[in-house]
Amino acid sequence: MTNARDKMVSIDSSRDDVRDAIFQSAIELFARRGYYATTIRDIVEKAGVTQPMVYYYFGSKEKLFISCVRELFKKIVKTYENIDTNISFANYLKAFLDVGNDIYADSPESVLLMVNYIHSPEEYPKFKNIKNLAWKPVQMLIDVIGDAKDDGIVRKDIDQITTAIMVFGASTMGKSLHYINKNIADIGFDEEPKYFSGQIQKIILGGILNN
Amino acid sequence: MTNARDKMVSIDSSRDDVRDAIFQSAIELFARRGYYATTIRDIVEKAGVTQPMVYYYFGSKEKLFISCVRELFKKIVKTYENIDTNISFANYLKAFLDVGNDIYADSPESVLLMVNYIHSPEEYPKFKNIKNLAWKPVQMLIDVIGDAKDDGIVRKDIDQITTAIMVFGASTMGKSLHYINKNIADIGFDEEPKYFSGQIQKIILGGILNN
Amino acid sequence: MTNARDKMVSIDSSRDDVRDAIFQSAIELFARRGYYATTIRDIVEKAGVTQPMVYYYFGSKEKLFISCVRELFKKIVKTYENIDTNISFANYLKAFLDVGNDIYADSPESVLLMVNYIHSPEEYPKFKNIKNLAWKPVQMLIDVIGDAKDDGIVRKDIDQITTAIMVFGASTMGKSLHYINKNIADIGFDEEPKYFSGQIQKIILGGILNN
Amino acid sequence: MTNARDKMVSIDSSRDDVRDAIFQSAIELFARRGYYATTIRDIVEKAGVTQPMVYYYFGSKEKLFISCVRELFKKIVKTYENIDTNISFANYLKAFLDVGNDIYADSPESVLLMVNYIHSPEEYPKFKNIKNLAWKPVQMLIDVIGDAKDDGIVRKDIDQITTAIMVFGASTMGKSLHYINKNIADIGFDEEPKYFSGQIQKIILGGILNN
DNA sequence: TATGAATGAGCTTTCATTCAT
DNA sequence: AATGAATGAAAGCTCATTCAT
Repeated sequence: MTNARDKMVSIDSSRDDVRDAIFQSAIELFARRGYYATTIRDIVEKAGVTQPMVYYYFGSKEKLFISCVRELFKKIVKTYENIDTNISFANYLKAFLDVGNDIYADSPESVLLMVNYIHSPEEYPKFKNIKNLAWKPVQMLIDVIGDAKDDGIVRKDIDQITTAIMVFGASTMGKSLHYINKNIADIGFDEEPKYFSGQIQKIILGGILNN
Repeated sequence: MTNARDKMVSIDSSRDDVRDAIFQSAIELFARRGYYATTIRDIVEKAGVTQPMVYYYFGSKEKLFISCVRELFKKIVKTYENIDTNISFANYLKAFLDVGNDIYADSPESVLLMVNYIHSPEEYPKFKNIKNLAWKPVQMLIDVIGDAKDDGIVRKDIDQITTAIMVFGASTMGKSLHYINKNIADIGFDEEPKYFSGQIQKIILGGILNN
Repeated sequence: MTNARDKMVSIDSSRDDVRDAIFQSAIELFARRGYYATTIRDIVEKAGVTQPMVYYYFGSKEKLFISCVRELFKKIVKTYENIDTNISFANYLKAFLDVGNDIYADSPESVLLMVNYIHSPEEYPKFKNIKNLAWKPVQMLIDVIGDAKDDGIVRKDIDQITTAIMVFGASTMGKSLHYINKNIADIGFDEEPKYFSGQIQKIILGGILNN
Repeated sequence: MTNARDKMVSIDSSRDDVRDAIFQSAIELFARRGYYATTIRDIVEKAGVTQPMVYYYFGSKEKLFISCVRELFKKIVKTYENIDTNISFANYLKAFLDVGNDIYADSPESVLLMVNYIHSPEEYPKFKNIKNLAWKPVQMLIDVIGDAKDDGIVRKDIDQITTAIMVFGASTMGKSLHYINKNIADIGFDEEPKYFSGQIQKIILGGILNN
């Protein structure tokens, strides 16, 4: 089952086993419970490591949180930036929503964390410099809608900011609901993100395109 | 010096004073910082009362939180329920959004609290029974859109849940951003809620109505 | 044995029993072990109170230390200031040494604490503003010797600073040794402070007076 | 590239380098901050080595401290023992004070460490066996003054212990003040040790000699 | 009603030390 | 001879809560 090569790989990758375990546990707990309701003891217990390891690898609870958030947000932003912009507006919107679904499929916690982060006015007062990262995807969407207005594809009386927030707000809220419903408590809104995003596309396009 | 009537008045009003002060401080702090980042000390300091008063009037931090949330949510639900349902769908949507703006104008923290509450999967694990209240307005919107579909006003291929979430998600996110931008940190999305809701109406109606 | 009046007194004075117990334990432990080797747990155990009481009454370990030091030093300075300055230099020197002995008899730890404090260059880096208090007695002695030089009582070639340090250094070191020998470990220098101060007087007066 | 001789040399010198670096850093930090306020991390950071090296070369923090103190104290004692005892009492006193100044000039920290050590009743509870070394110079001075009494040079009513403590206490306190004033904080007593010791000699001799 | 004082439990963090390599 | 990684124990401190008055 395990040949020599696998072993080597596992040795290599085991270099940061502890760090990774802390990181993963931290993301999940921060995402589900928030910063203050998550304790270092929770994190290390889930990760199966000892408390000082958090300080060895990350320095403090705050720095651990920032590491988690920054790393996730960077990855998210990068994924959105990979969308080819030389496509039609309708296709871009579809791609934007698909990327959101992919991210959620790959790491549901990252979406939760982002939503929580965006909506917590003072819970993370010292982490403002991450705000720009968190809002980057929305900003990208705003720009694309603005361009589409310039090109006459989107109606001139449509506000790109509102539109972007509708797309982003609805798709993230849909995922947030899906996560809660699946993992925590039955709240009755359990559609698949894919279904939501298909509907969002249709409604948005119907509502903002010319003609 | 102090006659019986004065005493009664002062006792009556002072009782409410203390309870109200705690209540108001708690709402604001819970809304801005979340449940776990808010301490009893923070609350009583802001309210200008002593710690045991919280336990005298509310029993515990948890019960205080539930009181705050329940009271606010009930008020919010009641306000939405006051909307006359014997009006056109377009007018109902407008009224729904207007009510949201009124609530925000009257008590911005209640909106913040609701948004946070909805998006926090495990931060408030023991307070699940409030979930129904929190989702009531969305549910009402879903029902109205459903009726409008039955009446042939809204297209049959439109999902009422997605639509409701788009309306609700965008309008609450807009307010949340407005609050943060005005009171806490400049994040660059500072349109007035009214502007947002006007745009939302237009886009939604354009996207879902028949013809 | 205990009449009503005693009870009342004890009730009155019991108001700050806990604070006093912490204060006394802290002084003794800080004096004997130094700041860093003394833990809050040590202090409260000795005082028979719980940990949060330290924070209730003093705010932090650092503030507790500063409170102890400042209060003791103020008392010490005040005692030295009570010496009548309208007496002969020889009598002043005697009085100065006697006051030192009285303080030591009353509160040996205060002398220990002062000596340790004076000699610890960086152990208490944030407590510099207490330094002035700690050096006040020496400064007073310097001034008196200076005056005695002006009056022709002390020889002009004698440096008042050196003289004061000899008096102060020897008498405090003598007490420090006495304390250690009596309470901690036999180190073989166990003369009574009174004996030391008599000798110091004699030697100093023989060494600095005119003729 | 590297031949055997080079290896040996580099091994030899590097071994001493690491040990010495730890030793020097430890002395300075222990002297300035005391035992408990100094951490192994502080020491290795200052020395530019890794933590386990302390354990490899010294076994433990406690043993490192004892090594430092013992080595310094032995050197100090040896220096005092080098004073020729076949000289006049006055010259011996001068030589004694000069040696103190030389030691301070060569290694100010050793003086600080000794003073702190002597005055710390319980900070170093397990290191009592070093006490004898620390007090050796004073003991030597006591003996010499005793001899001078026997020889009729010093007055019979003079106590040699008090005298020794005055000499030792004043000269070490003078150096301690000088160090603090020069390296840490302005406390206003900044005379050079040489000046102090000249004055001490004069006052002591004037105060204790016959005639 | 209201308060100052008190508490057990738990928090984040750091310490001296050791292990595997 | 040297290191990065790991650990148990304990540090200072704060929390929600309660008691006596």
